[in-house]
Amino acid sequence: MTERYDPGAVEAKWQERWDDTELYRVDIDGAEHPFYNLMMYPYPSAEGLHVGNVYAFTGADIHGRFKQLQGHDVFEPIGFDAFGIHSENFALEQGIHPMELIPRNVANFTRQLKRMGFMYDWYRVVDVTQPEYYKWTQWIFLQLYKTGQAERRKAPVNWCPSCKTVLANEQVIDGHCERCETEVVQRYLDQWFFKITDYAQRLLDNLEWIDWSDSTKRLQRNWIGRSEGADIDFDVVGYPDERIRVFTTRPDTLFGATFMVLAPEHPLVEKVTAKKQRAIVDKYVKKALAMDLVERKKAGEERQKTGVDTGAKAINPATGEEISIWVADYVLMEYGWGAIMAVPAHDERDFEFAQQYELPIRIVVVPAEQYDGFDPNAELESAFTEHTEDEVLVNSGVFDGMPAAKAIEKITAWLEDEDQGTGTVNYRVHDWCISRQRYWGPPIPIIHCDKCGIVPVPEEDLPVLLPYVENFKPDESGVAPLARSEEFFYVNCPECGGAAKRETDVSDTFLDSAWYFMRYPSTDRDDVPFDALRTERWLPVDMYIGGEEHAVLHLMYSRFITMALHDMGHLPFEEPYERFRKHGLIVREGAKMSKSRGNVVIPDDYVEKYGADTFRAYLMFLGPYEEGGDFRDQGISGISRFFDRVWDAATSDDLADGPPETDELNQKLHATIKKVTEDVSTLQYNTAIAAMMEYLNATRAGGRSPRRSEIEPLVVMIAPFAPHLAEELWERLGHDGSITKGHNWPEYDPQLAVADEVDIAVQVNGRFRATVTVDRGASEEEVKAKALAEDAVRRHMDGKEIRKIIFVPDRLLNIVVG
RNA sequence: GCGAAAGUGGCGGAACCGGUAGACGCGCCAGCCUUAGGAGCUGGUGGCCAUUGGCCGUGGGGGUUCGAGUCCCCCCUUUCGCACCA
Repeated sequence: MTERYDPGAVEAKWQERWDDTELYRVDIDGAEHPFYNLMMYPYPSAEGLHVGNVYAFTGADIHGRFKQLQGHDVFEPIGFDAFGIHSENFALEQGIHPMELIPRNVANFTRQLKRMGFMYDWYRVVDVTQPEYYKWTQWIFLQLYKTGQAERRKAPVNWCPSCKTVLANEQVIDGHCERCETEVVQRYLDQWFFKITDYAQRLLDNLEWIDWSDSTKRLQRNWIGRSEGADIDFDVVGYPDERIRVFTTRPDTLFGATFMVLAPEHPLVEKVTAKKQRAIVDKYVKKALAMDLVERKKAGEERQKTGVDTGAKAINPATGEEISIWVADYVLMEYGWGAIMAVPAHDERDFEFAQQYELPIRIVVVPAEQYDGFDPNAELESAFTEHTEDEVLVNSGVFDGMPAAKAIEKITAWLEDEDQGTGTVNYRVHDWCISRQRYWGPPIPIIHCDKCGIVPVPEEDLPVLLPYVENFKPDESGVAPLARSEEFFYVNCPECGGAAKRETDVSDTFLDSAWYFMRYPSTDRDDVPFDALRTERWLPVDMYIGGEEHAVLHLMYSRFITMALHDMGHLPFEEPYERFRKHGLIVREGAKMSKSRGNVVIPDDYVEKYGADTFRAYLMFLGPYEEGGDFRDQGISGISRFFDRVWDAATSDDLADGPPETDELNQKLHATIKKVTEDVSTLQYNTAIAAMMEYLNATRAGGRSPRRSEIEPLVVMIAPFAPHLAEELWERLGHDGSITKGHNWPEYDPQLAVADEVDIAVQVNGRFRATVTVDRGASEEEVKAKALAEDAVRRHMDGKEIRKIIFVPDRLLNIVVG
């Protein structure tokens, strides 16, 4: 043995060499086997790289390196999501301007990322706060505006009366300001929306074919929240020109609709309320509207349902009965039509409300077996919500006896004939509000002119630069801080040339991240957001790896933006990420990491002590990548020892030539290559590492020294996990150049990957009794003969007659006696 | 409340299509080496009884099967989403 493995020295040497030789700089215009390997770019916090970042990036980097070793030209870029509320709040807290703070954080992140040995192409970094980037973010806004997909309308924002500022949703905790704990209220402001709801069905449909983690798809489906049902119009007594439209998923229960409920914001509330009820309804509505959204949305179990009778009546189109119209805040304006038909017998919320206010409850659906002799005056203890083929209608006129599932169709058809309703689909997704009354983001490229109205900034005038504003703290005016820069604010109208004002809101940071991956290949182009040929070559992204916390917002928004740009003819594809895999979360000693617990893993500390390679590999070893794992400080020594032993084996003085010494070892080698290739392809890094350990143990069994042919393939397989170590060993094994260049991933021979001899488990009456060794593919007779020769088998057969034999080739023989 | 996922040694975790449960690693135990070691090497390590050997064992209970960690039903626990979405 010569020299000990010194990770620090090895890693410094190779990082320098990678830099010098521009090893990971991709030939963006000429690559022949392009593979776009993407990971979710980080928000560069002041604390520096979090172990969660390292975990995410390591798993993604391993995939990229694996593809590279298999002969692809891998493009693996990185960038910084440095705009947004996080950065701004931190800047406010520290009293440092973000324009000063962010570059510092970016520099620190860059240092840390380089230290981890990721194969980033550092020549194509995206920083969303740079005008060269957000110029095109603004361009995208303009394209959406031009095609009518960006729209300005009034919407509520969270307002903290104490801090006198607009809050983002994530700053509202349980209805209170996260800073001063004052109760948050709603204010209505003009804001910009992207019409993502127009894409709801397509966003849903494409989930059928894109190759994503199932759980992520499920989250997206829930978020889109498609419901099939019907819109139904109810006539209002005394108002022949008005109808109240409701959405329901249960048109089959129409005969059971015994009252209606309007949301407090519903436009008809004021109009239809009877005189004698006016005062009490006004009071209720005012109170409801003063409550902030979060408070109001608190679950019904915590807060009893409240409401008031308007005194007005509507006509149930099925029964012709007059039913009362109520106002209650459990009905939300933003879903459906802000009004419901209440069917207390078959909806839990309506049931609760009806009980509270003693409103009539009429059963219209019962289990089929209760149909005969059903008592029309039966009472319910809770709402009965089943509605399949096995439940049938009662109290429903001509529809009596019809299965509920069928009645949904039939009653919808009847409503259509009567011009009282239509079958329809509703979605939960709302349009995307991109306005932020904040400072640290790209200005929305719009000018407000008294004469011309809303005027988009001409494309040739982009970017609209974010001005330096000394005091960037939001204030009580509800007007964004950008209004304080006169230079910025006052502008001439691009259409009439008259005096005009700029839009002072900035856009949501999710807009920055909705298209950053399109920019990477074209960071050197200032004339287009993304070069057409490069986009053709590299996009859509081949593999995207990231956290599931972005399953609905980031991933949904970037799919939407991609679709919109595709429809405008800017992109040849409509789904941005061909494959997406989520990774799990790291906990420590079974507990979530948090600053207050003081159990946060600081990557720098471990890298310093064990080296980046060992830290990387340990993170991958501690659990299935897609599920996360439990970080235990003791565990890291297992990887450390493993690498020491790989080092010793590969740098041994008596490294013999020739093929693997025994057939058995050769078989083990091929089986290991097969296992590692498959596991790395499917992100099962923990078992890939285990297989490599097992193999190394086999090559060293009995204290022997492995041969070169036994150890070289292992060095290559280790390369994605421990790139520096692999480079060093590759060089010491006598190779020129980098291990990552060329097609070095070992191939396996499927014939050799399986053993010639197999151990077959022998059971008697299903219980394991012995094992016999036979040639692969041995016949039942052969195995049986050998099995019956075993003492342990015969003993347990106890001289009884063989009833049956179950034979699974190469695996098992079960002798059933009795 | 609804939805999803998961419960396997002292610990992190393996286990193809139902076919020898506990791979790999940590820890622990014994031995070797060493002036010494929180280093390295070798061996052992699910539990219980035992002389060969045997019984029990994947949250609990039932079932299907020659055979169940794996499939079905009921229950318990944990984690994560959504949270009055009509």
